[in-house]
Amino acid sequence: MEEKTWNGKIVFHVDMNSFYASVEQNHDPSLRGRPLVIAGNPRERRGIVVTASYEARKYGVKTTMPVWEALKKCPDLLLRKPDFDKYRKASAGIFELLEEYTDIVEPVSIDEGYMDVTEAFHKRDVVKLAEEIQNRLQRELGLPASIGVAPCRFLAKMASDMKKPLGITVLRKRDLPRKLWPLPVEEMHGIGNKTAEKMRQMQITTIGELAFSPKESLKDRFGVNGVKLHERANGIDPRHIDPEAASEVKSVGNSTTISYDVTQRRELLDILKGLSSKVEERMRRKQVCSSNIQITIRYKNRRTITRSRKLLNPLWNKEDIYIEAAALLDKYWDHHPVRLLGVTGLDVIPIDQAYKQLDLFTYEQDIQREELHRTMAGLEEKFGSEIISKGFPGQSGK
DNA sequence: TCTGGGGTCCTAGGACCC
DNA sequence: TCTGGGGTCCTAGGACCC
Repeated sequence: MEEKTWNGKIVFHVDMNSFYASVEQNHDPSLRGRPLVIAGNPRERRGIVVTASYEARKYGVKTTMPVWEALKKCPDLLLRKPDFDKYRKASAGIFELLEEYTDIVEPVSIDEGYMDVTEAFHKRDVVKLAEEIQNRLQRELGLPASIGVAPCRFLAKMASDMKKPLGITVLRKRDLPRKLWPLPVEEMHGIGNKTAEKMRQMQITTIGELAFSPKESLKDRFGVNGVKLHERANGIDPRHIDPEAASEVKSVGNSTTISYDVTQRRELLDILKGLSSKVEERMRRKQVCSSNIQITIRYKNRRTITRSRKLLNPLWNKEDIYIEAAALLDKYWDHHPVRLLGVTGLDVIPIDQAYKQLDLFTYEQDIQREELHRTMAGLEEKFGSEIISKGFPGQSGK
């Protein structure tokens, strides 16, 4: 590759193929070459396909398909529950390997990430480099990946999607008319069903038509996002690769779809208790706390609401999280049957920062609040749970 | 037999303050 | 006697992604 081809940045997007299924097939050789699906609740009524191996995809099995439907398409389908500890370990191995080549590696999820190889490799053949990385991921970790090579994030992302599995796709600016613009607009990263439908109404059906649409009309219809999409369709994307981006968590949540629809308050509270405890666990692992607790309620008819409350002091233990969550449930649940409940800590901050923010005054409030909690727990024990159904006097700034 | 669970970012309205 | 113009914070929902 001549140097003038790459007069700007060189970005790789590394995207693992059927990641969860590949990891499972590595661990258990009997799964190799077989149609395999990783599913949330295999055999349960509401399980869906999280990842399908390529062997399963041949039968038409796809991500997000209900398990019962996948089994109908492929009766010999093998099912496994997701094992995130396993996947996290595999993921760490991948990013360690990528970081051998440059420090500018940004994980965007457990199985994909960007690399900026401009500085480290601008004088070398970057396609050879991509091949080397792909081969090593396969040989050393047993994990297939597709790699997109481009002058910016967006194009690298689109490129890695163009050939799967085990693809390497170069997408330079001059390739846009041939490789990007003919694609239907819904294949563009950042455009989902809703936006695609609105664009169809504007006679925009391909990425090329988006690229040549007047910027003003896109801005009127889609706001700042319209301008961004227009720029990206033209190969313009100024976002840098930021190795720190992934560590800046903003929320930590847990939710569960119940296999039947729940109408009993006591039962919902029990579920909230379990979710609160999981949120505590995950916040502790990430060493963060939250000053804004949110619950999610999905009703039988799939209508979903979220209710949240900002707190004066950050929380980090399950009892406090539960009390906030329960108060929100009692205040906002309309007594219709519930199929999903969730608890999320929003506005999370690192726990060491929170300690710094706690001055003596709020510390004293904390003590008082703890006493109040104990009192309430005692009352609940004595008189049953209805006593707190009127809502709990929490720690809001009101 | 319909449709999980983890997130991020953006928008918009209301409250409140000056 | 009929009603300003910002600015910020909070909340809820929507769209999207993996």
